[in-house]
Amino acid sequence: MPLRVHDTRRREKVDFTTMNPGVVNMYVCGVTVYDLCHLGHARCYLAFDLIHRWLEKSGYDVNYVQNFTDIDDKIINRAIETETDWRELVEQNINSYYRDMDSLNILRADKYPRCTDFVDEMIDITSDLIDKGHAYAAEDGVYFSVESAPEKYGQLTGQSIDAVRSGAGGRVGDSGSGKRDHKDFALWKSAKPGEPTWDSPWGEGRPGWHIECTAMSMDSFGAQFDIHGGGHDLLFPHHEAEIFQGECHTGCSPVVHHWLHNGFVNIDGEKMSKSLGNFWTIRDIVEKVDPLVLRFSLINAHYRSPIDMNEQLLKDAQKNHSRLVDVYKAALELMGVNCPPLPHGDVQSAIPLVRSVGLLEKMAQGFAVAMDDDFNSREACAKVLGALREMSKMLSTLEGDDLGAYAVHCVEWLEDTAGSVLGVLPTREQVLAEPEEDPRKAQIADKVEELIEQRSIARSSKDWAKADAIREELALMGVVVTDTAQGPIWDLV
RNA sequence: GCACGGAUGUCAGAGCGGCUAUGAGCGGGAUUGCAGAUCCUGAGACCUGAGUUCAAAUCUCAGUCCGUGCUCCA
Repeated sequence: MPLRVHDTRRREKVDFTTMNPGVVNMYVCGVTVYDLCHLGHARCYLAFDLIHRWLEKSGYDVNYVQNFTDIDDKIINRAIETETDWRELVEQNINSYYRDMDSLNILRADKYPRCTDFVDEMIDITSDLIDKGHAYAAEDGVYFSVESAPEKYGQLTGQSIDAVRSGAGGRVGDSGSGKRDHKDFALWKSAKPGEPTWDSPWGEGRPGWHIECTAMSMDSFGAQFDIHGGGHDLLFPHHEAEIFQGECHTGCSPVVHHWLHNGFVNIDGEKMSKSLGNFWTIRDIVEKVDPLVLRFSLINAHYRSPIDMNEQLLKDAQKNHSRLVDVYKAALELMGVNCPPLPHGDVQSAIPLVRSVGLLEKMAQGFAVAMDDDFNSREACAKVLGALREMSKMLSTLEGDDLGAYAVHCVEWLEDTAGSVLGVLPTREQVLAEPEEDPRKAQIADKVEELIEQRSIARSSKDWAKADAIREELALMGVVVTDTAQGPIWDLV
């Protein structure tokens, strides 16, 4: 089953191919580091983390490059507002980025180039584009002339240049910029007073936004590469601009073989935006829920679909994730040593163990098929959840060596799917570690133990009214009691 | 206006020509004094209209509604 991916430019699922056999060069647009990362960033880098992981699982050697945009209007403005040196602001936010993404179990890219390290390259490309007649210097900077390569227009958005021409109107003059045409975009911006600047053939200034990705992807991969990713919103104009710049500069086309774009995050049905006040940072959420639960909730939709984040979604994810961890934990605790190997699986078998092993194999195949189908993590999650039910049932019915061997199989199965691919499994150590005692628990432990003892006495004499009354009393203290085969256990709500 | 993407049970969300996921919620059952957890099981859906086909949620056409982009944005 070959890997198929949805390519934005071709607008359909295509067989995934690479320029060099076995190697994938992947560039994903990174963040502009002027603030903390929000849920939208999480979704984006999570999507490409899954893609990264699955490509590696499929045997590719992945070179994953993700940039930081470390100079930009927003950074300059924020630095002024907060009276911080812009370099310091950048460092802070890059550190936050790593911390947030690490918490979500997002594997690091191989390289994180920063655009300020590539100003010379951007100047070279810009000069070359001027020489080739694709760009021109104006009063306030250098612009790319979109009309110089009209055949490249609209490859990602499907807009025809004629449609845009006819609808253009007289907006150009109003903007006050030196653009000759409103479709043109800046390659170099002349310095304004007080801004960080670099020297260039066109005077002091700084690079335009779009050119940085061209410079950095070229630096890592050359004129063409396999995957370019980013948020849906970058389609236009950012990625369109990259096609213009890159292809006009190098003469190679297409610059990108597979364009992958992730969908957006809505909050309670509305677009997440600062003006609506429904802006969730990763840090905010991770304070309330386990980061792996957040991760689970976000991969529980296809990466291209919009996702609506809300309490219910997190609650569902919480529940499913607990099931996953519970089964994993049970399997870890039941793992046998030196057990005889499991029989070969056969879904038709009348022997439960044989049948179950067969079912798990089938679900593992289904998992792979799902991931091969444009990284369908939702479907892949469904396979894992299906497997959990099967495992849970078998782990409570098998005995002896069968149980030990089956538990080992479950552990491996889960680590191979939910673990290394989906990245939602905690480590073995985390799962088996005794939970850290909440200091509040210690304070009330004696009182609680005493009440539970009374309740046990009441229960053994079938005084249900009294038993329930004690449970009520405990509930008022914020304590929940659960009766298990090993006796009652308690915890804070 | 132009472009792109959607419309699937109560909700979330896969499938994209024949076999109707998955989860939450709800109904029944097992276990339990009850609750919780777990397992078994049930009900319940493919926006509208037309067409293609032996067969359509799945393909084609038309329509309706929704989202997003066309300005910085993951």
